Amino acid sequence: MADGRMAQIYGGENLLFLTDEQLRQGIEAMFFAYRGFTADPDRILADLAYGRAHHRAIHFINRAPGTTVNNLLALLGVTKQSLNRVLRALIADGLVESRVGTSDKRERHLYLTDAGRALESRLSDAQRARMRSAYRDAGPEAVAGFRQVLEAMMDADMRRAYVRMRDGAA
Amino acid sequence: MADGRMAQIYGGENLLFLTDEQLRQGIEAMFFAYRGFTADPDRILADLAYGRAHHRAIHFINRAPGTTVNNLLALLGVTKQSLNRVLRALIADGLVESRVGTSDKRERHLYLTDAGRALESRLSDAQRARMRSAYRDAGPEAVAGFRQVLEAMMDADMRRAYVRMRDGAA
DNA sequence: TTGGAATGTCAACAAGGCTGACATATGATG
DNA sequence: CATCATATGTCAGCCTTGTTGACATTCCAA
Repeated sequence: MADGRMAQIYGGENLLFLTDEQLRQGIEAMFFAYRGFTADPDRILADLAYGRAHHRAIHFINRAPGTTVNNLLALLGVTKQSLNRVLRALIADGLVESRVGTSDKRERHLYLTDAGRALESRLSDAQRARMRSAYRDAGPEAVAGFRQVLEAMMDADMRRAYVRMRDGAA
Repeated sequence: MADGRMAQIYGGENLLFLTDEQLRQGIEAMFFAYRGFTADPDRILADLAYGRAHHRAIHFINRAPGTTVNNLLALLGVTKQSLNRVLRALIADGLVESRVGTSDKRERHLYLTDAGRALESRLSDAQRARMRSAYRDAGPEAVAGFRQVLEAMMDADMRRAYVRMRDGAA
């Protein structure tokens, strides 16, 4: 696809010409925005000798309490060795509790402890404040569009996981 | 900020209630979408023994040919040692050319070689295809909103760099 | 001439990915 | 019951990419 090519999008009354330049701008916006997106939690985590991997685990355990290790692996898209290293630290530090499954005793079900929930709140508050501020600056119609494009950008299996989680939670 | 709190956004005729739950969904959408966003270039890079760091350097050198190392450092937000390792590999492999500055000979100006441009195209084509597809699925109004929210999510200095680059390029 | 800026480079280290191999406990199935 | 598959944990080793600190070089500018 050589530079200069265009794609057209028809939508209602609007007609959008998508030049390569516009697509590049979207790519760069995504890159810079993701930095902002992670910046606040990163600062908090740095003081605690944790990283983004710990944040992600905490986030999804909070999101789906009692989730199994396998389920978490699928969501995070990492190997079990990588996740295990993170979980071991969180369990040792008393932020996560691992309970043997009742129906299937091979499974470990993961829960945040009170301390885990406290850290989750700190991280989540910071990240939501940024998200809320961005939403407010951009306005409600922009928010709907933002969500639509993000969803369309996911791989199919991630979109399925995302939608399931979105609709499953209150 | 406890769970259950709401923020309100007023925009035109619309009124959007931003529950913590909605903000969390936005956070998760961002996480999963970023994975999709990087997935295609990552696959290409894996075959070449390069990583995302190389991609980012190639991207911005292509974007602003003749940029200095310092300028690139500011855009990428990494240390010079980290960038230098990446640049050294790219220069050794003949993808990037480093020219001593004419007015200030301390500066190195960076350019893609023909081979570098070829790889840039491969990576960019893949990433733009994903972006174009997402834009097409979501529609033109969604795209405008997407860009607005992303921009509002950036740190102030990154937003400045982004806008400068966006408006500077054709 | 001297100080500071821009750059490059070396060493060491850490986080967090990966693969491969292996152990254990348990469920499921013939 | 025997066997195979599944879920998990763990060890060892490797890679990329980030970090700090130290130091050399080059060269502009006061």
